[in-house]
Amino acid sequence: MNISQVSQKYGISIDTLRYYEKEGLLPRVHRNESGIRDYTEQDCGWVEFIKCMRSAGLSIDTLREYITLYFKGNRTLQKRKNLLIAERDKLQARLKEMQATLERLNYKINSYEERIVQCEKELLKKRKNK
Amino acid sequence: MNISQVSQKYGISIDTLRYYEKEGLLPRVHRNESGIRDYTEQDCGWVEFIKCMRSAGLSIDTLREYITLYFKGNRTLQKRKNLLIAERDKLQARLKEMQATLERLNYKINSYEERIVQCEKELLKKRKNK
DNA sequence: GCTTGACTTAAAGTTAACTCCAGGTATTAC
DNA sequence: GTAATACCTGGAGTTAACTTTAAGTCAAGC
Repeated sequence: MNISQVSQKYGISIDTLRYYEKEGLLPRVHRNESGIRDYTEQDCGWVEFIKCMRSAGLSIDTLREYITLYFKGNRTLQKRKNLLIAERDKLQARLKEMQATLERLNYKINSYEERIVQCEKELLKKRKNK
Repeated sequence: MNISQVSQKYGISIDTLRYYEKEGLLPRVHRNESGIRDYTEQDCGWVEFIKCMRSAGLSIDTLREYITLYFKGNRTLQKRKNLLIAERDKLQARLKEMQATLERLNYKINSYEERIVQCEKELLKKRKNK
């Protein structure tokens, strides 16, 4: 799979894919003889993982750290687990906050609904009175 | 209430409070005779609203737009409602994505748990064999 | 009356995360 | 064989959202 196919498939721009690789968020992607990226299944797996974690708000730095640990092998299992737990906890906190804000928005939207209806009623009244 | 009290109360830096005001996210905050900010209840209400919405991911631009509409009065009710609906929908989508990622992280953490236990077992085995 | 500390402003600087650009190479289509 | 297209790299530029700085004002304590 070449870079534009991967870009299409995951909805990540070509530039961003190269940027992630340069920054060490992806292990160096497989190349063909002439140096052109040819993403393996595994490469794609990483892309998907990064995309998912980025969209949940994990930073480039955090992901680089995770992947660095990953490539150091089994002796970093505990560290990786701890990193994931820390990020999970942060994510959970963000989610809770956002959930509350979602409800607040819904409440506000309903209030607007009512106020708009009210305004229209008053408009009609005024017209009648003329 | 002066700026540092408001900063304390809402956990927003003094600089950020001034920045929000300059950017038109807050209506111009009340000042005393010598030009020093003296936040009214209402000012605080806006601060709290902005904090909440920012933490849910609404952009500075979007919030400025909302507040601008707000100060144009009743004739912008429908526009404001539409803006809130659009933001609510975006937020809902983000939430769903993040929820899925949270579950993925939990799953991954569990897998690590198991792998770590497994690794320890193998270590013990090796020690026994020596 | 002067020092200290908290406030003021406008403007410049920083950071994270991209995004674009210039100059070059490889493959395919004619 | 040359034109078009898709890729490559290193490095510069951009954007959103702050954050810092410089230069100044003001009230309180000594």
